Amino acid sequence: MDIKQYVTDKIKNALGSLGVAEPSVILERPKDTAHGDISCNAAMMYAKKLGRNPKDFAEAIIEQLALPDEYITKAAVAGPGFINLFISDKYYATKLAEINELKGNFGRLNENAGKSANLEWVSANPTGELHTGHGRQTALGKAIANLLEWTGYKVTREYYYNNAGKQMDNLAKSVYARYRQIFEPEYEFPEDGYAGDYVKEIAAILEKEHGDTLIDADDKIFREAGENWCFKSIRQTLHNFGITHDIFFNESSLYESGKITETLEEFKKRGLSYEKDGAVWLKTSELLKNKKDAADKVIVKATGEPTYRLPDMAYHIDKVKRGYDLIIDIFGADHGDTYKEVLAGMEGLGYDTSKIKVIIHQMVTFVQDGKPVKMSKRADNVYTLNDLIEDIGVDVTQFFFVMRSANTHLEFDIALAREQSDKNPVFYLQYAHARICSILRNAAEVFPEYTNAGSINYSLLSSPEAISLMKILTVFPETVASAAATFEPHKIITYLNEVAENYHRFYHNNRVIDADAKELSYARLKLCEAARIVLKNGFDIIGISAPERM
RNA sequence: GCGCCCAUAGCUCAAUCGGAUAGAGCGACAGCCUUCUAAGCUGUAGGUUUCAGGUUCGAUUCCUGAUGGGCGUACCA
Repeated sequence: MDIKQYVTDKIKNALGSLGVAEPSVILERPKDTAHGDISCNAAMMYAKKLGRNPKDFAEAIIEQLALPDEYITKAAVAGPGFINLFISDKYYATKLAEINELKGNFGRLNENAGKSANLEWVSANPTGELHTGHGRQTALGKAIANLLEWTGYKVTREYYYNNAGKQMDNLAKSVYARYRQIFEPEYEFPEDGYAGDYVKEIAAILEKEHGDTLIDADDKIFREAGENWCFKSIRQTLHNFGITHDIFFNESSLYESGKITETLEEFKKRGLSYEKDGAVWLKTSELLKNKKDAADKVIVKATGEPTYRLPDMAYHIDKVKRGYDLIIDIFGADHGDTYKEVLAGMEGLGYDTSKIKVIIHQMVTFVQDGKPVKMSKRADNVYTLNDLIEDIGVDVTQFFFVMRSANTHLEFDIALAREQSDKNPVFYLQYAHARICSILRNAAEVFPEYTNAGSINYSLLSSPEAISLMKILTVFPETVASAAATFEPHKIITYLNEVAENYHRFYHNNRVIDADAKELSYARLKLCEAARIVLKNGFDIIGISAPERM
């Protein structure tokens, strides 16, 4: 039973019989409960076309609805012509039973069942550890992948990396220099080398295993040692974060399979590229939709090496060819312009880019006591993502990065995140869950036969707090749908806050376990269970844990 | 200069496809624990939604312009 569908159909019929051809009906949840459970603006939308007064027209629509019926108790016209509908408690009781039956599946949708999605994110090259700058997209991707799965997508989590090219030579040189410095402290470190302390760790491992026998060794061993160490570190951090990628896509495989040259040849054939100053240029000034100030871009340098754009295009062509129904990339705002060139290039080659969705998140500032802080435990001034997790915990890290809309700049209040108290918004939600678990444990002792209870008298849930909680719980699937439609997991958090708030209020005003009122206790316990289910399912999407005790 | 993102309470942010009296948390102030977790609850104060126009039954939301901020504007990725 889907109440929105039910109401939509009813109003459509009413409009039809009042002379509106093919009406479209938009329903909303009013912010103010005095305005009912569902409101509709159809009267205002169509009154003008029909030359009628919106309020009168609304009355006419209501008359056609033939109320009350099983699910709608009454309707009223309000304001400039809103039709406000009041839903029966019976509907909510049915819904409550449904939540308790579906449990971990309540809120899972099938709107994208049978479809596949590919989400690519993190994608740092193996030249260092993940640092806090990677945190936002790491956390966002984790939540968005979950969100997509909840709407029915089969999700492939992908990581794109490059272990070839100049940056790896640089890493090799850096590791070598640190290794050499163990024996000759005055040996010069390359100016553009990787200054992080982790390079010293890698060098120390090599020294431990090989002593000084590598002084004249080839770059290769240093490169491999560096890459292996970095990748291990990245994977470890992701593992600590609770993230598992299905595919690690290596950029160099695009060279080996000939896809880079293929793409390049195709540009030449279509006259979309030309040579100048020894380099190959792509006519991005023509391909980009916004031609203002757009310049052509180099895709193959004079040295013969492609710039990142060419493999990026080959990579996305590969993803398109793999046949996903949805392809998502997550980038920080510092990469905000480049994807347009990549998409424009692909379109120039005739590929359909409509399935590619690029999520750009704005940058993060770490703030303490109202001032921006450089977070670092070490001399090299790098605060790794792992340091952050160890400092404030995975749940808090995940929550703070996801709790705000991605397209606004994020201030990460590190002092607040460290706070193990009521000030911390994560705990507010988790506390509600723990509180319910505690009650359920107590209930098992007071009412040992509760779990086998037969029918529950839901009509006993008549207090304002209980009804309000029931109503908010039933909206969870809609919230999942709306958060997924815009790829905005923070909407789940906003919603869960409302759930927790309603639960705490219910708890405060309604004693759940009362040995002298078994029937009422059972009904309230069912409500508690439903609230726990919704909180838990929401936590699953955001990617935080649901503690049973705090 | 140009492009993208942003501007809402003292602070950090929400606000359903353009909806009704713009909401939370923190901070401030005042209350509530011999009863299921006080990491909780209740109340008070706090707003010309940066500014100026436009579109319409209705604008925080859409359009134009201004101001202020972030990011980018490489033969780096």
